[in-house]
Amino acid sequence: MSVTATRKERERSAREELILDHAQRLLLRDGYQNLNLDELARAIEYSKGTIYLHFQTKEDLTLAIAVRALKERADMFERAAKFAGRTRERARAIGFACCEFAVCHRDYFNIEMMLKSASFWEKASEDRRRAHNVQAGRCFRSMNTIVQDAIREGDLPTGTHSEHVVFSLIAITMGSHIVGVNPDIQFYCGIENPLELARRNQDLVCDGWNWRPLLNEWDYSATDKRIKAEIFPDTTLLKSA
Amino acid sequence: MSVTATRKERERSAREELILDHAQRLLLRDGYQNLNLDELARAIEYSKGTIYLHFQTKEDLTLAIAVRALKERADMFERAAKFAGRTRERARAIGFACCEFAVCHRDYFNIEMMLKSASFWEKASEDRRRAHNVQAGRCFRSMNTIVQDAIREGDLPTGTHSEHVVFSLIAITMGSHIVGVNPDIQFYCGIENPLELARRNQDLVCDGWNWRPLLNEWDYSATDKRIKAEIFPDTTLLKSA
DNA sequence: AATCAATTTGACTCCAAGTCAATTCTGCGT
DNA sequence: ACGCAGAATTGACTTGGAGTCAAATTGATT
Repeated sequence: MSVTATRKERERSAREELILDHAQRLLLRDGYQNLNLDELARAIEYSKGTIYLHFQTKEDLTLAIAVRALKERADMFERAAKFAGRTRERARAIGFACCEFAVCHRDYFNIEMMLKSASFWEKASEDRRRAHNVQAGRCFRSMNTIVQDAIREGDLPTGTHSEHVVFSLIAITMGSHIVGVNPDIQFYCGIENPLELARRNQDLVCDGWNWRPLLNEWDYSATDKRIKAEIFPDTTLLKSA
Repeated sequence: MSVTATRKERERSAREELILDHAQRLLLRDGYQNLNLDELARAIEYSKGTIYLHFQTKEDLTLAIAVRALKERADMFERAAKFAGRTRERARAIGFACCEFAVCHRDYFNIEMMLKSASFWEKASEDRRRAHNVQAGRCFRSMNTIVQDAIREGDLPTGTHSEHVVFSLIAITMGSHIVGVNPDIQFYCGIENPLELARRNQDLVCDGWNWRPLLNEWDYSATDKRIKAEIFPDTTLLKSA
């Protein structure tokens, strides 16, 4: 009885993953507007009704995709936060994680953008919203802890508000990713590798906050090599690191 | 005949403005998904068919709203760029314009976000897309010219790529606006006034680029007062300026 | 007043999200 | 092995809104 129950549960979450896998693929290919649940049903070889046994609405499904990616992101952040080194080096490891994540989930920021619109958010289920908040909180805390350490250890000026530092880093990172993908801007600004610029912008902001050691006071290319080797050994991207 | 023709033309564009006014209102109230063209038709007291005489699709209509706002933005940028002062002061005037604009068009960045999704962009008309590019180009050039002046005049280090500076400023500004509106982040980061932070972040980036005079080398609050008085005399917002 | 072109309309088509009565499956008792 | 009850699954159906187009209306011209 309880044996059967747990097996059922496992099968259920396996199917949920299957749905999410295909939905993510179609979403990346067609965008949210053109994501067709009849087609999704055909792809997963279950009926449309079954999809609705897992997700309240199309918005709920989309949010679920975002949550799954965000969880992965939070995992990477927490791994990166463990990097042994000075506070700014640890922050750099998270910046690295963020770019690594952006490469694996090229569509993530677009989905995240849609969550801004209220009508979207309110059509998702309560549970799913809470799950999103949990993962977002983990990401925030990973970074905030490092900034607080930096203030305590004197790498950032006393009296600095840690949350403001985190805010500016989130803003420059989000902004770089979103703007960097825009073909117009790529043309106007002559951009080839948006990710590289995202990381350089993070350096700008850190220098702006006077986060020691500044860019020209430390050999961060050595740090990058260590991050790559110790935290993300199986990465082939970001050749500069 | 030609008299009639121009009158017709005027009436036509007056009606287009009417449609855009109401569409913008409904868009702000309900979001794109819930924007209903039957309701819009009722609001403007014309039939739905008439709307489609002006706009190819719902996406085209939405893009038209964005273009109209963007044109206003470009106008403000060009006005701000004329500010008499050192290069960084002029850049600051544009930052000011940007915040001013964000206040008047709280929904603009959300619309702009939707343009990122390819499916949206390709459903708008060719003409409308071109119009958007024109206005975006004006905004870019306003800023880029100032940065080039700064490099020439030695306020920015020689060898700095002006487009990279512009990119970072666009990124931090967009990012700040988007992230600052997010209730989660507001909660986590303890944010009351997102606009103030957006401007502070712009300062961080400028300092990061070593744009002279740095924040602590100049009395920018005096600059702010002048900008307010000379460029935006009819503004009541941004009390700190 | 009659005619014709231009403009405007709203009933209609079509597509896709979401529902739910009917069907199929599954595990258990006899 | 068989049959039954309830759980799981289905896909035809409803609904709502974007986009269309034949018909109605308007307005200019003779």
